[in-house]
Amino acid sequence: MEDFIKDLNQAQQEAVKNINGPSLIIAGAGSGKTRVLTYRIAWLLKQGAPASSVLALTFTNKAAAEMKERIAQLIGLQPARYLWMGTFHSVFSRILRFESEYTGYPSNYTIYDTADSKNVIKGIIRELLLDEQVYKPGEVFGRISSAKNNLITASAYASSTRFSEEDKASRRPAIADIFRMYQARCRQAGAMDFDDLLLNTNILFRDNPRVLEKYRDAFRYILVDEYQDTNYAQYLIISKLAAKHNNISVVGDDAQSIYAFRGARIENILNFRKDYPAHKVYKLEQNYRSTKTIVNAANSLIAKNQDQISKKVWSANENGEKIRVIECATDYEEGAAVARSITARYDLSHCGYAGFAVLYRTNAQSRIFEEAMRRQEIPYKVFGSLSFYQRKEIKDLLAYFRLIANQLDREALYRVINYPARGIGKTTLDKLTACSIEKGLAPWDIISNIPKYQNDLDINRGTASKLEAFGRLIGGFAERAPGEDAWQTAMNIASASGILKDLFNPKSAENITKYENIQELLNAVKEFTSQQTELGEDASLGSFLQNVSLLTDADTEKPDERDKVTLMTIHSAKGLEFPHVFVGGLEEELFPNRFSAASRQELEEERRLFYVALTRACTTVTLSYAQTRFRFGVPAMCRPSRFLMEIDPAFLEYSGTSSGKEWDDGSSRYGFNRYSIPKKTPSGGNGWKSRGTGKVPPAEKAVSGTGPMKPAGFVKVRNGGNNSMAAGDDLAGLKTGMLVEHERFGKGKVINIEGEYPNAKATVDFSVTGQKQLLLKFAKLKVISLPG
DNA sequence: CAAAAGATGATTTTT
DNA sequence: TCATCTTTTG
Repeated sequence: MEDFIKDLNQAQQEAVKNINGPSLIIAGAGSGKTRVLTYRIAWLLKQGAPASSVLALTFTNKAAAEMKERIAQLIGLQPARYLWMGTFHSVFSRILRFESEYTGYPSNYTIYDTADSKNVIKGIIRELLLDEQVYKPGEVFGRISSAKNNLITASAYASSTRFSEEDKASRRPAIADIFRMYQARCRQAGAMDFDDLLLNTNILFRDNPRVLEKYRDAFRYILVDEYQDTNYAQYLIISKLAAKHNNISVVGDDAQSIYAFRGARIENILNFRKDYPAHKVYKLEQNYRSTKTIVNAANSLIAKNQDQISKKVWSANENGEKIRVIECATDYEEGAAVARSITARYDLSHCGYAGFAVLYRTNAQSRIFEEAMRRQEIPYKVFGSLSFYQRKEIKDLLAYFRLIANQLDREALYRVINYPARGIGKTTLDKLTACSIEKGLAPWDIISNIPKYQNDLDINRGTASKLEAFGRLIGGFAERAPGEDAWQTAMNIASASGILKDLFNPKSAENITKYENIQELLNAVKEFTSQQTELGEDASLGSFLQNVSLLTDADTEKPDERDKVTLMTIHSAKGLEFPHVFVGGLEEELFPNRFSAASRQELEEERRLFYVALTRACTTVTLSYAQTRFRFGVPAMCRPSRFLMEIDPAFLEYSGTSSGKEWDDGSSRYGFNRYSIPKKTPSGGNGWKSRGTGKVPPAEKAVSGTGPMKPAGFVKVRNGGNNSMAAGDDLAGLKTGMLVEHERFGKGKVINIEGEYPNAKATVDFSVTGQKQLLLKFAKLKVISLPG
């Protein structure tokens, strides 16, 4: 126990043990970075530093949680609990709540997510009667966001020549006004967006020297993970806090900086040595993760970048296989080839499917891989699809929670005021909005005092009483909430609002999933409540919200019971490792992406991204590219990525495409068709519409490719589902007694069939919704099992 | 006021 | 292609 430090190599030990003064820890890929961070914190505590004097900042909640757990293992749970450890946003949101008397925001302020922010901006754009084509909410938000990340407030923005020039050039001179109004609206709603959390922390420290002094004293030791990904706002917070004790240690790898596009400044890490002249540098260069081949190949690639800190990452592992490069005729075949390679390797290696990852540059590429996996019956999971917290039903219930915690939260109010439907329609809401703008009041102020404003609103008695009823519902919960725990309030609102009732009525299969999701959220509330109660900490709904609004899907992800191949973007693969890594779509325009090849800096970021992809692998890397790829439904020619030529060819092994025919003749015919109809069908054409997905049912195979047909029957199973279930989608052979699944109605049993395929009509008894008659031609049915 | 049809526009993403 | 948002329609 005492010599846990012996687990570390020489360089790691030095980085851990030097606790005084600034230190820059350059941690090459796979060099045990997290390990050094956790040991360093453990070491600090062993040396007698109180846990509460340590501030450790990470980029994701997941990283923070993992680190906390590992520290607890080293030195025990109790001290670990009192560490100031978390993401920038979570740590400083806490401080902002605590110091609310200095911020001008209430301590129960809401955190607006990106969707909320865009919605507010959209409202302002409409209100100002601006053209939404010119002022796209997303773009406007992007500009405001990057201004705030550079600590430029709305008024600074308005008076800056640079920004007004830029906005004039893009014919959007009103952005400064939108910015100002946006900030005012957020403030009125008692809400901060993610960027505000950092901006307001800076303002708090700038305007209140005594507050800054307090935290400077408190945080005697500061550690920052992923320092290469800090933005200016984060950089400045850290410098201010570290200015007194100067015990700041930052960990990162400039070669893995891949977030410049959202404001990260790689120069933060490059300039650390200038910022802290008394610094020490520690380089962790031994890679424990990958084979020599992979490490050296990655080195040869990254050598093409100008901006970097020199280091020599090396591996003592075995040489390993060369990196395979697969050329394919089409994107479709690329998917198939990757899936085949996975199967081939699966039988040889003993790491299971979970040992494989397929990485790509853009989410759009996932579909083609998903399809190939499904077709070849390889279990898989896709990351980065709709996250739990972005699901409609979850956002709805959370909006109720938010509204109870903070009635001024306008976005939450508008979200749920008519969900479940209570007869408060668009007209009423428009009137409410207009009135609130005219009077300068928050919508809630009006709702909570309807008799006073009924005339101004110009609404009838019925509508007025509906609004009043809603106001009483929320108001009542808000009053009671402080005396209850989160679980009580959450359960009561879920049922009193009518959400549970609305979803429990099983109108469709979708509702069942939604109901289950709501249950899952409620379970999370319950778990939170009992945990907090046990620890003797705040178990209110407000407290739950503060925790949950900074969470993302990555943090919620439950360990998947089944052994599956991982499909994800390279960005989301950062920090992970897999024995076998496949990187798809190595084509010019796609990777490097055509939007990112304009400047040298951008191109270098793309190259770092590729570096990250390569260094995720422990044992093998397989790269692939297609000569033709469907883009927005149109086939486009592709050239191999320049990055392929940038890797020292000594580490590569090319293998051409296979014909793609031996694995599924039906599909290759389909593939042929897909790529041979680029000519526009003249009007009144045959109406053949490729769904671009799924197998062609055998019934169609017999027919000539030009006939008037619709590929019927294929249900998209996102998220892997149960892949082994893809028994067949052969509706031509559908018989009485078979079990089928419908996208909306769920599972059911065929009880009768009339007519001949493809015009057959089936009567299906769905377990949830009862009997339905369906035309096989149109119903998207999937056959689950044969009779028996 | 809800469902259906049309229009649009589309890197990467954490908080 | 496909998801999302807006407009149209019952």
